[in-house]
Amino acid sequence: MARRSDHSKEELRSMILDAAQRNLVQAGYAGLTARKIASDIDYTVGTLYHNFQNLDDIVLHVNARTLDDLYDALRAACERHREAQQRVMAIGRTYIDFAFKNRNRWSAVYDIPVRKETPVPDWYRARVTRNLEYVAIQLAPLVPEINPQQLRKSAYMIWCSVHGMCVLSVGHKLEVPRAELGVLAENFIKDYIAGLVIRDREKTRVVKREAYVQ
Amino acid sequence: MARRSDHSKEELRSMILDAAQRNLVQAGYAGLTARKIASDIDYTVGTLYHNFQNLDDIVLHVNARTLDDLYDALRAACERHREAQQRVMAIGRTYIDFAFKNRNRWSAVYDIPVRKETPVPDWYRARVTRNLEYVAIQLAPLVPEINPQQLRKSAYMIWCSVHGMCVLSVGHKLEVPRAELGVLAENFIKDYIAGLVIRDREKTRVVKREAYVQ
DNA sequence: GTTGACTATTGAACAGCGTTCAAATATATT
DNA sequence: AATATATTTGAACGCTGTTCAATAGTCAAC
Repeated sequence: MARRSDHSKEELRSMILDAAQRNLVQAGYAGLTARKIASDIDYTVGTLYHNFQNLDDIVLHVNARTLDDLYDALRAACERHREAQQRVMAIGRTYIDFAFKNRNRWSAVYDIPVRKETPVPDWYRARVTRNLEYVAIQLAPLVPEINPQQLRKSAYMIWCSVHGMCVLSVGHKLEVPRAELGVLAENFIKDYIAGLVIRDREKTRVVKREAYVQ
Repeated sequence: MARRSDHSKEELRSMILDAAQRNLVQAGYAGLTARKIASDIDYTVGTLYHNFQNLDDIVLHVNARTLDDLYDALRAACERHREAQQRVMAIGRTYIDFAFKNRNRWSAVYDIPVRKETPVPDWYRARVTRNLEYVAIQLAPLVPEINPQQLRKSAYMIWCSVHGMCVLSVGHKLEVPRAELGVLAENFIKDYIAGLVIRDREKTRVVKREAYVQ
């Protein structure tokens, strides 16, 4: 059976990832099995373990793709708007749409366990960070007086909030009608930004007053 | 071996739940096994299945307890403050503390799969709802002109946001130093409420203007 | 062309899992 | 004491991720 040169190492790796992704989409993280992936590409389980550390390592690589796709979706959505607030709102809506359209793939990003003994590789961490950074970039023009640290924190909160909505809804833990989720997120972002802007304006006044005193 | 009258049906059920909770605390949802629970109470697996539908049914009952404990914690925290905003902020901080102090138990509430063919029982759904309702009750005085529907939505967003922070942090998906999480949540709640209050005040003005016209 | 080194691939084996259910045992009733 | 009923057992089933000796295809050297 051994067909040593049918596929290069790289071909084989991406065949495995493709099959894993298909199975993930179909059966979810819990339903994904090594034997199914292997039989999908007409190899046996052993081959998987010669190309990846274990099953979760395979899922991690699929998750990296998912995070890339999410990033692309967020970018595309933002570029359809000119105003900063509309852009941040689009991020919220797009994240929700992405999570629901790609339930199982999206869930796998959060279902995969993170163990301390197996630290998250840098190439993966970079993809996570990139998404959050993108929110911060879009948020920045709305709060011009904010410092970078506070900006990051605000972007983080928006991310957490929209993510929280998705986790609870996709997982059927605290359901809200799917159709309402989008406007809910948009209104939330509007209100939160309104609150942020107040603090930001106060800062402006303080800065101006200080300048005046001097 | 059979010891039919050693324990009543009710005793046995709570022994199983106690053992399940101990194992859950120790090993987490993924590490919980029927055989461990059984051997912990000196019974065999079969007995578990005569008292509960399956392993997830056991976890569901443990989760109900967890939700009760969370509710108690939120209440206790709120009662330590007089101002409404301080109370809502306390809810945020307390939720985070609870999630971190009871990682595995708290995670299990969200790790357990919800299947359409096995709908969530009413006694469980009631506990979920009660927590969210409590947030709404504490939030209400801050936005007096809001309608009940909007109030629920705002409470829902606060819940989602704080939950999102916990999910991402406890699961090591988007980590922020544990010590910062509390103030982060508090500042977030402050800002979001500030934004909500703006909308609420606008409503007041509109209402007053209408009254003036008439 | 044959040999030998190398390496990709196999698939049986292992220890574990949730779940089932006939058999065994203990209690209650007649 | 005999029968009926309820509780408990534990082996069995089919599944899981993972390992690793054995197999088999490839290639370089002679």
